[in-house]
Amino acid sequence: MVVVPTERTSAGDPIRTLQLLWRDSTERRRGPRRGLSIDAVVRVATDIADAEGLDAVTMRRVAQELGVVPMTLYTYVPGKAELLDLMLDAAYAGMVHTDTTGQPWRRRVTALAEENTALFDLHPWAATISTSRPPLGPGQMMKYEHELSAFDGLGLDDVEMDDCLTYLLGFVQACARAASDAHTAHHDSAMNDQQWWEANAPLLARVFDEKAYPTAARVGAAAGAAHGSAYDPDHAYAFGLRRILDGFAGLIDDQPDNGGDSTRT
Amino acid sequence: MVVVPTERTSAGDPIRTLQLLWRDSTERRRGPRRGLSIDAVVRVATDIADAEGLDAVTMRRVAQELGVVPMTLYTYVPGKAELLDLMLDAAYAGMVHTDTTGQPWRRRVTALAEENTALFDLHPWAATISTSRPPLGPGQMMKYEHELSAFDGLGLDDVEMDDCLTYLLGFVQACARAASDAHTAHHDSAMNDQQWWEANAPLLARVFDEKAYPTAARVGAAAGAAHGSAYDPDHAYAFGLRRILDGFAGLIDDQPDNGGDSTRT
DNA sequence: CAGCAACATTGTACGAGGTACACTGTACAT
DNA sequence: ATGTACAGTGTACCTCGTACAATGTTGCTG
Repeated sequence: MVVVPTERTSAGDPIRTLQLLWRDSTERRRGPRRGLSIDAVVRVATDIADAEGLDAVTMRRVAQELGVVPMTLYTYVPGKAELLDLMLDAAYAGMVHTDTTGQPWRRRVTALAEENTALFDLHPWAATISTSRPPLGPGQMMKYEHELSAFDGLGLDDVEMDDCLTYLLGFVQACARAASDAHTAHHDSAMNDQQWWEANAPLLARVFDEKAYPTAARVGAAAGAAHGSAYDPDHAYAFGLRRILDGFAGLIDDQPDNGGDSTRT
Repeated sequence: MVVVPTERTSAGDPIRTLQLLWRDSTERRRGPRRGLSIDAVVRVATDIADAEGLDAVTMRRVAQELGVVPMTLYTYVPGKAELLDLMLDAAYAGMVHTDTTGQPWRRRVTALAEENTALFDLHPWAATISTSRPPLGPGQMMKYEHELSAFDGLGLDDVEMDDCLTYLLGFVQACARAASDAHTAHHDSAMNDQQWWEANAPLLARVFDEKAYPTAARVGAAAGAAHGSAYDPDHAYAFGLRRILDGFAGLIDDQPDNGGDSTRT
């Protein structure tokens, strides 16, 4: 097994982290001039993560890329935890928010899902970071404001708006995480899905009793055949998004002045 | 930031892993008798993970608990990756599967969700393991067979059955992961949600411009007040499950002989 | 302008974790 | 009886985050 470190945000000193996120620095620097900047550190770390995954982001590696010694980074960032917070908030800040004001709610929700999918496309590592305490930075704020507003005016109360958004984002992140996992598995096992199945098939055929698991055998075969692999991220996303929209419909379309579900695809 | 290692299943030699999962050992042992057993190793590792989280499961720790030296474990298990595979499959095998044959589909699906929630309640670490290539062991097979059969006879085709199940399980796992993350965050930051907010509030008030983020401010406050915290796992689960059932309804209730959605709660 | 204090940067080093490797001893098959 | 396969052990290597102390630089204060 390969250990893929899953990091967590906001594990450092909260106040210090907030100051960093909002670049709230009191500009009274007395010592030597700084050779780098927080943004440079965050940018380089993000580039590494984008290209080689979060594992590749080590303090040593980031430092090397910047031409300094590892410990130098600690004058810019209290620790790796805060660096990840900064990376994530910067990634949020870089998202393209499409304006869907006035459009049917299904299209608005779909746009949100797509924006987040695009984020995870650009920064797959972002999906693997746990955000139970999100980085309360400017990027996160803009994102939250934008995304909530997509649910505004649909007759939902405030708590429901948050619920819907959380539910949607959880789905997109779960999809992205699965896709990212599948990609990593594929990459560092030097074995694609087909090879993996072919390697497993003979022994599996011996120990697996088709009579004991009739439904599993039938459905597993059908699903595998349908998308040439055990897991098809795109298919799971498309299926899930349709379920989500239908799931929201009961909450939204019952409301007056949302025009029914005539926008259903 | 605290690094919580997120492990991955099935990263070792697939054939060897399968043999271990199915306990497919050719019994020709010539040397000294073994002092332990695979099951003992798996059991101890699971106990540690249950009690202290997946981080606490190190080869050294497991060995110590068993009264042997770390390297001894490697005669039972090729590596840590395979140990986690075995732990996960054993956890699956230990699940209680309630028989809901003949019951309305909403109840059947709800039962599935509850069974999996119970799994993650018992073994929170299980939610944090990525299973893009699931351990193809007996526990997983039984689980898959049981869970698929809940979707059987509802008029879904084979691929749809798999889609629905994958979607449902993804949701429950995402919830459990979020809950587990929240719990870890709470635990090892020595700071509960309220303290965290109180620590952040003053600075946040200074940098956060309510006028710039009106919806975020309003909804965030409402959501926070509704469930005394930024994130309420139980609430998110309940909300999400209702959405899932409504989302499935379009797929299932349109079919004949499912009795409409009279079972809707 | 001198000198001090704050700060940036660096080198060294520790501890945790997975596991490779060589060695010792045991028990079964011949 | 003996050799071989295998269980268990001790040592050691590598990677990673980061603590600590030393060195050098800058700007503020007198």
